[in-house]
Amino acid sequence: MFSKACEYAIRATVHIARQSLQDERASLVDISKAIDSPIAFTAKILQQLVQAGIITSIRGKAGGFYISTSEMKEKLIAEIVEVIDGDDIYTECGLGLKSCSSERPCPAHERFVSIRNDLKTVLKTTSIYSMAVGLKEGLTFLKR
Amino acid sequence: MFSKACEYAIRATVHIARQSLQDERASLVDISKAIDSPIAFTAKILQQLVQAGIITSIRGKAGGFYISTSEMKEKLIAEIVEVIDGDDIYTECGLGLKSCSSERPCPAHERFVSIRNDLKTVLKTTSIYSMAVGLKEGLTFLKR
DNA sequence: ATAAATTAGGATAAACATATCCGAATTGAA
DNA sequence: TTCAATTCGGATATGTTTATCCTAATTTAT
Repeated sequence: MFSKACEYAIRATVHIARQSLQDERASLVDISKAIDSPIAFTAKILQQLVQAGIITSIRGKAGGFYISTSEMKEKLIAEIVEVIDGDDIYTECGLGLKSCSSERPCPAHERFVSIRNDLKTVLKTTSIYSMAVGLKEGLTFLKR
Repeated sequence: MFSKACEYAIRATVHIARQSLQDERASLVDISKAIDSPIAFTAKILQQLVQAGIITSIRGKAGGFYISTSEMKEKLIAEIVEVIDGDDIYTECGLGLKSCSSERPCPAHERFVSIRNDLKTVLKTTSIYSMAVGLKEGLTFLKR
């Protein structure tokens, strides 16, 4: 479904948000441990998220990553996915046709269209905040 | 969503089925033209489908690939997907957790579970035959 | 100032997916 | 029997994703 990079990106962002909810910054090492991801690879992904304005980084000693509560309420999973993987997952034809549409559908079009729309809706209505809350309350998990 | 190989596999199978509906075998060259795919790569994929028993091949002059009408009514998209990509797409956690479940969910679990189930249902209820018919009737397309 | 802890970013490696090439095996027809 | 058309299968090449390594830049605290 998503690339590894995108999976790490979402998990990392949710962890950062969860820490930010209690006014703590998350360092790269923290994040990498919390989500069980390769540290240097995770660093690259965090850079992309920072450049895209989804999270904020602070350099130097006692630095780290954070996201304000208001930001995490505005930002949606879709934005993370689009930065890392693009929007192909809910825009492109399931069978790889370039111009597949209801006017010129692939043989699977009618069946896939509603699934893609549902996925799009989920990604575009689920905020980082909503995921961070469940994590903070111990209802959800980020590794294993 | 699917790998390129899997996209080609589904399109190739539907083309073969469509040809088989009018008792014509499809050669590798035919298929590759009909679905606009790289020929040698397509050959590898067809081999996998033959080994998995989804299509039948006939060697030698006037050889090619086919699938009987009764077979194409039984075989589902899911079987093609499982042979090429495995069933990860509708069984694995969207965020990449190894043991994500309703007992120990990732932060996206509840939202993804219904989408994955819908996808599973579509793949496990759509027969090759149903797709081949639409194609034969000129209602659907396999390239562009 | 200096040292320590941190993010940023370039270079490289390893693994996997995609794609090509070529010869072998098979079959039907001339 | 030979030839042509075809699938089969091994070897190789190319491209992309995933991952690591190392150094630079930044910031805080001593």
